[in-house]
Amino acid sequence: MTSSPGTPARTRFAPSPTGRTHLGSGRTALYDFLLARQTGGQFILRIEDTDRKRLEPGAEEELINNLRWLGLEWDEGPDVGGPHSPYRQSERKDIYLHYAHQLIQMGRAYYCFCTQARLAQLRQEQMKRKEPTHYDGLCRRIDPGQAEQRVAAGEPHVIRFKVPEEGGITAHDHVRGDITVENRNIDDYILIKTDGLPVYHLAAMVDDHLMEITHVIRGSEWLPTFPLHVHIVRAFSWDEPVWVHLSVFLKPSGKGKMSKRDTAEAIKDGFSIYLSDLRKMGYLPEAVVNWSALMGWSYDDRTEFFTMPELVEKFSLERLNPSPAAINFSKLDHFNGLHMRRLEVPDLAARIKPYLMKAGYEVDDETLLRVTPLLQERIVTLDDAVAVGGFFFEREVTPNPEDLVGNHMTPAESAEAARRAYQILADLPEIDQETAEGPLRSLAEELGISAGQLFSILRTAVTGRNVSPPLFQTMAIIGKEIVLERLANAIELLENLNG
RNA sequence: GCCCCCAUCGUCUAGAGGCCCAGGACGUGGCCCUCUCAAGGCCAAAACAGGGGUUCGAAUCCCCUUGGGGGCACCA
Repeated sequence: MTSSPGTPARTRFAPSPTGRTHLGSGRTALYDFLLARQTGGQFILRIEDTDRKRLEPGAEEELINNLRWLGLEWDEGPDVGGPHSPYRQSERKDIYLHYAHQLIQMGRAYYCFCTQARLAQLRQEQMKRKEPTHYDGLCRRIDPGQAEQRVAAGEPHVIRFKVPEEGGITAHDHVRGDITVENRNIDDYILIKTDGLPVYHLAAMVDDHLMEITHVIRGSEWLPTFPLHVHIVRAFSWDEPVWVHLSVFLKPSGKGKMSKRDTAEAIKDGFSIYLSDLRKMGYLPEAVVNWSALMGWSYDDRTEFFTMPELVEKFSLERLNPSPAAINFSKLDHFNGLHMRRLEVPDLAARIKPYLMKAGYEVDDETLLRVTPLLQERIVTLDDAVAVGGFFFEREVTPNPEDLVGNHMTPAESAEAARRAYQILADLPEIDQETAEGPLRSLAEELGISAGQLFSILRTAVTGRNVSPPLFQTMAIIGKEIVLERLANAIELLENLNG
């Protein structure tokens, strides 16, 4: 029933392809992956597509892309196959039917012929009487032989699980402990729909058993139907997996879960709960993994930085936290910075490149390689490279003339300072920190201004903005020719400004 | 309304009866470094929801209240 830390775990991530991949799904898949890798077991991807109405084209593909992006490779799945194929539930219809019929034979399930209209009305009446909304068991009382006849005659029907009328059940959640529920509070849930396809409650239990899943890791939205699932598993006398219900994610305020509107707000602020958005925004998969791993799980009282291999080593089911966690996007920024700074320069450069190109810059690798170290400690997301370092890849730069004026200086004084700096720089064989800084500092002194005043004029002239990476390193990369060109242009702007 | 779950700084969390007048991280404020912006370093403010028990002793165990969350589909 429970496996000791050493035994290989078989875990599964079982999403339904009904929409975009959510952060919460990513975290569940991550934990599945970590546990499997840590124990030398297998991580399985199973597509739960039994709801044909809610299916969204492309969702499965998006899902697969997102999981791969996070670095979560699965050992068995619809695309890679495996010993328990198929891994798409819509292709396993007969299997579920077989087990549903077995349940009927055992007296643990029954055919139900109630129409959806009757069920809706029933629910409404129960609500009005402030009673729990449950199936009233009408078809439970039909003679099984008679029911078989009606089914044979082609009457539309579903199959319902027969929950015992008396007693209760104790289900064990690994995170929360025992959860005991009275049977009368558990509905006779539908197992097989009129279309012959199963509902999650049956399909997941059957597949988890057949696929020899040892740990079911899923969201806590399954807690209410958890006792039902245990009933089903026990009805078949199957071994129970370790049940692990993860906490839900709340919106950043901690009040309620992310609504459509909250999601839109987040995107406006440069955040999102969708994996593909996060990727587009320039977050590193390493950071998303590190960040989401820590929502609902902790290692100790001080360690927070983890790489994937470290997580594989340190992850533990025992340190899962049952309480809901509010999403903290600023912490994602923090982790993104940490992981970014840890990357080798060529690696970071390769990741930045697509963002620069998408912004329309022509990027030559040699320059990029020299620019990247300057960007590395300044950008929060890969996309920031465009705003912070775009000017490295432009021929011309267009500073705001006002910004060229030095602090507490007149345009004329600024122009003169720029002219003097131009002469100094023009006489240098090449411009870099060693050759340029000393002479320019002396110039500032001679002009009776601070180095900061002079540098800010040059910065704006050379980069087109008043905030940039360190001046001399920046000029070294840009090169003498273009630096002088931009400086000349700035001097002209200042002279015109003077009027 | 009914069922279930949860409850430590604004947020993520450490804490499994004395090590805690509660530790770390993000964020915030200040200082240092400094050619701007960052990065980095240092410091600060900031929490055991409330009430009853149990105990020599409770953030830690029990109960109640309150608050929050999830679910109540021929969706997952």
